Formats: sequence, structure tokens, C-alpha cells
Amino acid sequence: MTAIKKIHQLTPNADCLSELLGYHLRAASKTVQADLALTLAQFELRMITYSALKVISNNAGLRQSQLADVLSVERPNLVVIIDELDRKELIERKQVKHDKRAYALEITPKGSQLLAQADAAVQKHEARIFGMLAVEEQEALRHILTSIAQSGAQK
Amino acid sequence: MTAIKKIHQLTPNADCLSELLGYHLRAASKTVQADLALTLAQFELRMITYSALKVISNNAGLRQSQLADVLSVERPNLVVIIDELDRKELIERKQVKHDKRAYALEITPKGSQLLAQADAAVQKHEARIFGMLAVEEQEALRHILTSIAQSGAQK
DNA sequence: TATTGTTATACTCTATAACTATA
DNA sequence: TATAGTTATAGAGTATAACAATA
Repeated sequence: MTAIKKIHQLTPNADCLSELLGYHLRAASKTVQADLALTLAQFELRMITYSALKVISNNAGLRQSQLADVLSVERPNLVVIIDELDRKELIERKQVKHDKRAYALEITPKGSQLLAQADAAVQKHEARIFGMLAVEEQEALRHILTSIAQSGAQK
Repeated sequence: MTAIKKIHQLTPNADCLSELLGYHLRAASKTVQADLALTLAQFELRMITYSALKVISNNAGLRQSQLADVLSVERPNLVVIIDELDRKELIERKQVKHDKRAYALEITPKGSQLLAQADAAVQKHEARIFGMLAVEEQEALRHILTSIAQSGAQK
């Protein structure tokens, strides 16, 4: 049985997928997202709720449709995200003058306090993941990733 | 109305999330995955079925549990992936001597032919995405991404 | 007992159509 | 007619428990 198992064991080089840069890009992204998720779970935040809280904090009064655009989330899906932050009293939906359809999103003091703590933890997370890179390497990586992200879809 | 809208418009620098390297990593990964998905759709393959087909092709006779390990997919989820490839007659589940529980996975001639075409398209895809980088830059990126992927989870 | 493949299930993320109340 | 927020829903992707057959 061990003999058969050995024959079937994959040699290190048998992973033919590792030739593809896209494979490594995806693997690195998954590792980072997993670590970030653990980091934010300490504050009962998800990646999307953290992002939303941060954007609202930096853009007081913006509307849900604008936030959806910034976060690249469909409007219907943003509703439950905002609901979650609202229920936790981290943000508020305030009336917009001259447009009764829309809400102006604002962070609460409680939200600002939590965001400050989360931001500090995220900074540690980034240092933990990217700290082994020199500052110039980090900038080069940022530049490369930005250009890749904008290389767009075919056709 | 336009006045209110302008006030609420986000300035380019208001996207406070772009400070995070993890944000750019995720965005780049999503762009690449989307382009790869389009590329493989021409052959009625998904990323996971393409990966499975390629690993089976390079490791004839491996079992589903081994393939699940290589692809980092849970065994129950691999079943439907193998079902799909089997239904399309791209692979075969063959009996394993000395172990009636397991199947030996093998690619069919039809599968090999499709894989060759898909491989060529994926090569073009990678060139389209990463072609703007010099070869040394590609190798540097591969090295960085590999080390990031292995930086592991905290705690 | 442990393992292989399988079934059923559930949870998250994402995407679309359609409704309401306003504009 | 168009827009903001909402509801309902459906599809991927992913995760776990439990089963039958076999080791």
C-alpha cells in the first residue's frame, strides 16, 4: 500500500500550475485575505464592513450608491452591509436635505473608535505580510500590481 | 442637484483603501482571474476544471483525494468537478488494482486535445497580462508572490 | 478503526429583476 | 422618465457532517 501510495505521490515539480504567474498571484492574494479576515474578526468586522466603515469615515455624508461604486459592490448587496454597520451603531443613515430618497452616511463616535483600533491592527497585518520587503520593493510591487489591475479584460 | 452631487463626489485621493498593499494585490488578482475565466470559457472550462485537467494530465493515475490536496479543494467539492470532466469525456475514472475504494484518474485523448488548445490560450492570456513586465521583473514578482503566499496565517 | 468517494447541506459572496418613494 | 434604496432570489464557491464500501 505504501508502495502504491509512493508511486502516486506528486513530486514537487509535478504541480504544473506553478508555472503560471496568475497562480501565484491568486495564492498570495488568498493568503493575505485570510490573514486580514482573522485580523478584522477580532473587531467583529469583515473585510467589506471594514472597507465601508473606512470610506464612510473619510467621506462623511456620501450616499449608498456612491459607496457601492467605490467598493465595487452591487447596490442590493451594500444594503445588508450598511444594515450591519447601522445595527452595531458604527454608522448612521441621516436624512439628506432636498432629496428624500437618499441617505447621507456618517460614522458615529463609536464607529470612529472601533475603526482606529482596526486600522492599527491592519497596519500590523500589512507589516506582518509585507514587512520582509524593503520599502523600494513595496513601492515597486504596488506599481506592478496597479498596472496589472488596470490591464483590463480582453475583447 | 448637480451642486449637491459635486459635493458628494469622491476625490481621486479619497479612496483611503489604496494605501493598503493587500488592496492592490486583491484587485490585481481579480483582474487576472476575470481574464482567465473569459479565456477558458471559450473551451467551456472553468478555472478549477482547467486546473484539474492539467494536474491529471501531468500525473496520470492519481486519486481524487490526492487531486483534492493539490488543488486545495475539499473532497466533496472535487466530486462534482470530476463528474463534469467525466461527463464531457475529458477524463476517465479507472479501477485501481488492490484498492476497490479508489479511482485512478486519467486524461482521455479528447481531454488532451482540449487541454493543448486551452494551454495555448492561457499562455496568450499570461502574455497579455504580464507581458508588459521584463523577464527579470516577472521572476522578481514570482519570487515575491511566493514568499507572500507562504507568510502564512497569524497565531 | 481508518480511508475513498459520495450525498446532503449550509454559508458566504456575488449578480439581476423588480418594487417604492421620490426626483 | 430616471434615480435611491430596498426586497427577493439565484448562482457560484466553499465548508462540514455523515454515509457505504473497502482497507
